[in-house]
Amino acid sequence: MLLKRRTTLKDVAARAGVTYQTVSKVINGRAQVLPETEARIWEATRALGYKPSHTARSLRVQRSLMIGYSWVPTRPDQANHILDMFLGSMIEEAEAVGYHLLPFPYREGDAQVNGYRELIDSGRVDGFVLSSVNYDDPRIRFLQERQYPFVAFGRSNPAIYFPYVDVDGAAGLRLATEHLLSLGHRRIAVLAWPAGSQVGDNRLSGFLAALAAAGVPKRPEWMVRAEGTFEAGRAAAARWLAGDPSERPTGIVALNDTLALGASRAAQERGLLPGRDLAIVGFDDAPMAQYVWPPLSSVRQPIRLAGRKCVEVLVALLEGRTPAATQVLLTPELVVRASSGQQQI
Amino acid sequence: MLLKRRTTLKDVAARAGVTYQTVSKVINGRAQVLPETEARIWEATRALGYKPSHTARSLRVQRSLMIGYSWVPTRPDQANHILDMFLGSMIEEAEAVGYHLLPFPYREGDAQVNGYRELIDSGRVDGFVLSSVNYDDPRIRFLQERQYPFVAFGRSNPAIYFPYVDVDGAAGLRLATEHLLSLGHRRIAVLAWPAGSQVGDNRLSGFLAALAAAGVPKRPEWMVRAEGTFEAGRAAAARWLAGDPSERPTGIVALNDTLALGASRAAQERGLLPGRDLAIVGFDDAPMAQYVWPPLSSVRQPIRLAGRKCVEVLVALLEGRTPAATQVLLTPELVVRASSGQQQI
DNA sequence: TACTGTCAGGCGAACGTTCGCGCGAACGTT
DNA sequence: AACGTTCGCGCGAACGTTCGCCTGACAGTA
Repeated sequence: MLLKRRTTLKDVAARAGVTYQTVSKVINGRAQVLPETEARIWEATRALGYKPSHTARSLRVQRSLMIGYSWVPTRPDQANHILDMFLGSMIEEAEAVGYHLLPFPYREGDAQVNGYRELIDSGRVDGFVLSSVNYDDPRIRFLQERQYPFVAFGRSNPAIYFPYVDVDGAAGLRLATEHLLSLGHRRIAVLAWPAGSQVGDNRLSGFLAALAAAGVPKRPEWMVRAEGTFEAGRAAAARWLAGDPSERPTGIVALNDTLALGASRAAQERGLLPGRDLAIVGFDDAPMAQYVWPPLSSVRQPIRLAGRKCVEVLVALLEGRTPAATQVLLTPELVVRASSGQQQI
Repeated sequence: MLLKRRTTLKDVAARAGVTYQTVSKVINGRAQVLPETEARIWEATRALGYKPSHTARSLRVQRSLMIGYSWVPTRPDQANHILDMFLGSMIEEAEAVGYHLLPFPYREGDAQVNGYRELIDSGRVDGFVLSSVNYDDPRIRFLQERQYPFVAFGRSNPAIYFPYVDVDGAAGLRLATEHLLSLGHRRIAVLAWPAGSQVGDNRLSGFLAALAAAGVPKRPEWMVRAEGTFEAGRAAAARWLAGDPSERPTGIVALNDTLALGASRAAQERGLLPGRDLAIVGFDDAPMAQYVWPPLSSVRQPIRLAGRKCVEVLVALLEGRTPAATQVLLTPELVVRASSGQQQI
């Protein structure tokens, strides 16, 4: 497809009767020019529809004004209901401060770091936003070695310092647990993830803290660590609920909604209705939480805020400003629906 | 943050004992060089970890190798479970052919086109992928006027020609309807969207075609056009199911899963179990379809394939090759679950 | 020997910016 | 009247590539 040549500084300059360097100055606000010259120049840029070439500018100033971002794809049967909001908010915030996002493919294992390396070496991005970070994340190590700026969405080993934005998962589970405690529940079980995940451990700690604060002893058999799947939640809850009614859990909190929905299903398979016969609280507030029966109480993360903060902190770093805080912890909120029995069902 | 200077062609050239232009030739495969010189050059690029500067190359060849993409954000309570797959597949395909995606914020109304214009004028992208296209889409008109390359994910007015990739929604609803017909259903209702949406009209036409082909007369009162929300589906189904049992619909197809789930709820509120007492089929195969009770039969779109195709066609256009086809129609598949009564529940 | 052809690689220019100086004219100061 | 000081703008260079043309050496032919 043949395109007419783009309009450049020189075109504008010719029309305004100055040299192109002067136009550049005016456009960048570093001008010492007569008001009337400036007016002519602006008039010319408008008339010609001139926009500076990002590529040329970027070459000259040796900065790409781009932020690299890659995410681990979810399994086909699961939804990443967060991506829309997270990406969207990052893109908006970035554009507002003159940046753009460069999404790049996720790669498995050792190859993962190569994706980051290539973008650095080819000068395509000025920094990165990481997500799905975990303990000993190889990307963090690599970027710190190369001294390349990044912000992580999520925390890693407490011992290493790096800029991050995270949602306080412990606070979230504390909220969920305290909710059940306040409704009078004392026999509360938890559906957790396998040990070794930063997010999982963190959320679980909130559950334990809430129990401890209320003086309710924890019962190891009521803490299941399994894959975060529907079936895992269903199986664990089925076991719990098979016990003596006066001795089984009356409340269940889960580290994500899928687990919680599995538990809800298990309960209903035994003829127990969540919200009436037991209470269930999930985490993530996936959109389906409101459409299932009974609607699922859940913990909602301020995702859009997180996305904005990630970009805000990173850009501050890139521009050499010291950000207000380089480690940001956001507080989630509890969304109470019928499954935890607060509302009539 | 201070970065060490990037390594450039000149660094490589110095190490290999040639001029930088020669290195450039070797790297781009346009070289007439002695095998041993070439070897030295490759060795040097590896040793120095050289990657060509994308910015400089892009300035020189006057192409950004970027594809613009913007999507309309979903309401906070709804999920865009497709975005992950669609974006991911586009990014992968793009990278494989040397391109990257540039996501940019969606804007409302007249401002929408400005986002596209700015990217064109600043030379940031070589072309666009559009999604959520509808009749009389202003972006299509604009891009055609500017003669800027694009591929639409979705169709628009039949009268105007442009390259697109789309999922055959009519075929999808035909699949769903024929499924119910084959199970013996003759009284089938449909939950559709308000008229005027290309996607909605197209899907609905598949329903009507299937009925006609089976010689089943359509009943206007069993065709509701409403917002695609849970409540709308629930309300419409509640009205239908309130009628005389021998005269009410025994099957319901919906243009999306949210409507279908609303219908499923309405049924259960009347003590009717989908899959036993009536059959329900949705569209989109949202992840929640498998977690609700009873699991929802639904039509699944080949989203990853669509993403890849969009990029493939666009890049062919950009490189001046004539793509195999500039209008691609993909066929969805039916995923049968308990709600349509095929399986035991 | 002189002429032609090929091979390997050098050379200059250009892509569209930004940036630091430089320079003449107008103005004010001694 | 001679001399600084601003003001307003121009000038040259540089960012890291790619591209077409040029050239020097060598070999083959007449």
